Amino acid sequence: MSEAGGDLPLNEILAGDCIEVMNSLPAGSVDLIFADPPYNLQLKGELLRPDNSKVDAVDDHWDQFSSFAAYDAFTRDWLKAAKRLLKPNGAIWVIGSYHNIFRLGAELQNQGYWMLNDVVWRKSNPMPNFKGRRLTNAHETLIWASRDESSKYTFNYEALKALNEGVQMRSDWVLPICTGHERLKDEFGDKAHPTQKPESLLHRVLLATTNPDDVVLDPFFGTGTTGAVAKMLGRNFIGIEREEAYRKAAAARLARVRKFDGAALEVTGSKRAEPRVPFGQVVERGMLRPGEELFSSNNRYMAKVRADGTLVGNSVKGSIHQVGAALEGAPSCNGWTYWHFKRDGKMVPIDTLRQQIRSEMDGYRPN
Amino acid sequence: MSEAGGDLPLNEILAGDCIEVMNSLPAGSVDLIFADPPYNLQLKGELLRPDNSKVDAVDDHWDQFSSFAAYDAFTRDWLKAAKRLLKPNGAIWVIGSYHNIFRLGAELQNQGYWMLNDVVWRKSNPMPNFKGRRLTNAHETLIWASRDESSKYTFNYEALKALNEGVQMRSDWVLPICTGHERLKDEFGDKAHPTQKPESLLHRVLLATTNPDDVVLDPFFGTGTTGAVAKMLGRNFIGIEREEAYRKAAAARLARVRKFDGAALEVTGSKRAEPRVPFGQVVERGMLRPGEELFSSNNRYMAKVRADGTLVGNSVKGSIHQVGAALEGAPSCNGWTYWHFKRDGKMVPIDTLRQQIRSEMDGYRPN
DNA sequence: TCCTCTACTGAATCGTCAT
DNA sequence: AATGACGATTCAGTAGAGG
Repeated sequence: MSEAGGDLPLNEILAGDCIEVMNSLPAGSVDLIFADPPYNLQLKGELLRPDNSKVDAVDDHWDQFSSFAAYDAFTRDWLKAAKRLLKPNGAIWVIGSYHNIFRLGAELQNQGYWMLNDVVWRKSNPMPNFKGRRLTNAHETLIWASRDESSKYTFNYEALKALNEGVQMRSDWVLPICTGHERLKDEFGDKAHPTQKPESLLHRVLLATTNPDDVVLDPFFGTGTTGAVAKMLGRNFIGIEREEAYRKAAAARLARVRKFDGAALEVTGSKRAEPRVPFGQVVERGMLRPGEELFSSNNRYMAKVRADGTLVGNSVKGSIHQVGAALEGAPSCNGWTYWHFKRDGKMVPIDTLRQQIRSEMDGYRPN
Repeated sequence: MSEAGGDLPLNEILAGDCIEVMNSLPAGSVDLIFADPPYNLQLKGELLRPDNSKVDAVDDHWDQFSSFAAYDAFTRDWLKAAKRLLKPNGAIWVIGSYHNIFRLGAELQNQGYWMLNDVVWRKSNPMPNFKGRRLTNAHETLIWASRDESSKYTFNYEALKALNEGVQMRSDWVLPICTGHERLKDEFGDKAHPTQKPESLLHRVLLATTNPDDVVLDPFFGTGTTGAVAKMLGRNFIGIEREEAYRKAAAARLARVRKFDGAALEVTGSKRAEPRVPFGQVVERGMLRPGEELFSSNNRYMAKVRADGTLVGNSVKGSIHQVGAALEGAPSCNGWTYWHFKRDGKMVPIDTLRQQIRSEMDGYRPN
């Protein structure tokens, strides 16, 4: 794999140090990164930069907290490599606990990632605090950030709203920890990985912020929850994992996973994605006649349709949006839902005419 | 007040910059610090609700910082002054959002404060995300840390357990935001402070981590929620506030507050509501797979599960309730009892899956 | 008194495309 | 790069008016 380009190894688990491997992949090629980095502060001395130089954990300012300096250097390096890999509209998720999440978040901001939300995974079945000296540590924190402030990140708002029974999804998610048959075991019956994440968490992350066929990279692949859910949901994954035992467990797991049926992967779509229909087409097609009267949703205003698809009402002329906004004294107005015509004595929004045109458009399938 | 010592000004609001004032107070004299520093929100344009009304944003001068570096320097200075003031067994709480909490947390660690918990304040009534571009920002984060790793901090474990109806208190707290009569108004009827915290939050903090007659300092006193609750609970407070308008509002408020009768009982939460379980969680958790078939209770209709927790059957798409209602031609339908899945040849209502999720939500408290 | 309906509000990094 | 046009988008709760 050359530094400048080359094909992306899709749906594979790559062996090695995640920083080196990431730097060997082509820049700007990944849609989403999900990262569950280690927060073990005992890494001192083991941390190597991509060029194999040792991270110098000690300097004057940091001498008593050298492990933080080492962890920060490690964080800086892998986040930098991750940013290089992301497409301009790409995004990243990181997950952590209070031991490391503040350092991760600060470094994300320092590198110019743009924070979109911090999300709390509220565990329905956390381990209790046995000694009664603190609160039960019942959550972990995720950060969702786009590559840059200007990134047009993917967010399947409608699908998440549907997942939450019609109410906007919040930044706190209640999900159980990974137990039972979902938890991978090694040959001795012990857990194969100490911090295996539940598939439900990745399901929500990937459903929310990727589209089918997107490329999802996980630089700390572990036993492959990200890859497993990506495969189920019809996304491509790239896993990077240093430990052979984890790679083996993940590979066996992935071989068992099946992609969901195609129709089931379709998700409630966004209106923003639907094709634009100029109001003029409604007039051209004779669905409304020039001179016909339209009424505002609050029934306070009337306007007449003109032959070129503009309206005139109260001496205001312009598009359906402009006239609505002017009459209401509002900065903007969605004319499609604001204006109504009369049919059989009932007020019908002109948006139904747009729907009719869209359904007749060749090849267009709403979901 | 001399630099080296002198008496502590108890139950007063001190005017001035919090760093200067803190440095004028005797070292090692405070049991607990609660700090609600500026969040550095970095808001750009104005934001309109779907009804075109304007959101009253936090654009106050005290929340403006020129850069992350400027904010970090400010954070470093006040946290250093705070640490000097704490008794050896003292502790600190800070509260923030994703804009600033990661920088606060990292600096706390850098200065050798010892993190005990991060606590999530889950707002029961947050402001929605009006544009549908992100998740509802429904929480804020608090960090609880002792002065040093060796501090013997105060933690009233049993009191918090009692407050939580006999179950160990978790790190996520559901509390409403400050509205209604509790929200202080100025002479024009507008809110006196843009970010007034609810008394319930401070009640829990002070009950958990202070004893009666302790000294609680709030370097960003605002309209004095910390002082009001400290007074109610029989703790001493020291407030520091730069803005005269806030000091005046706080002083008037404190004059109205009465200390609780010693025998007064804690008001724990109101009645427990059954937690709402979105059908999407059933899918996320793998209890039903996308593509799986559901059957109506009368066995006349079939529908398939989609990845976002909606159903599709007979070309109708929507929630379990919507599709049930549409197929039956009924105005409404309880999808939980209407839809069934097949298990071992038997038809099982999906409501059994909801019951299972609810039973796993051990420790759930609506407030 | 009780219910319904309307108006308003809260720490918010809140759009996208063509010209 | 800046501008204008299109047109998509909200939840829980309080307060007060009116019936």
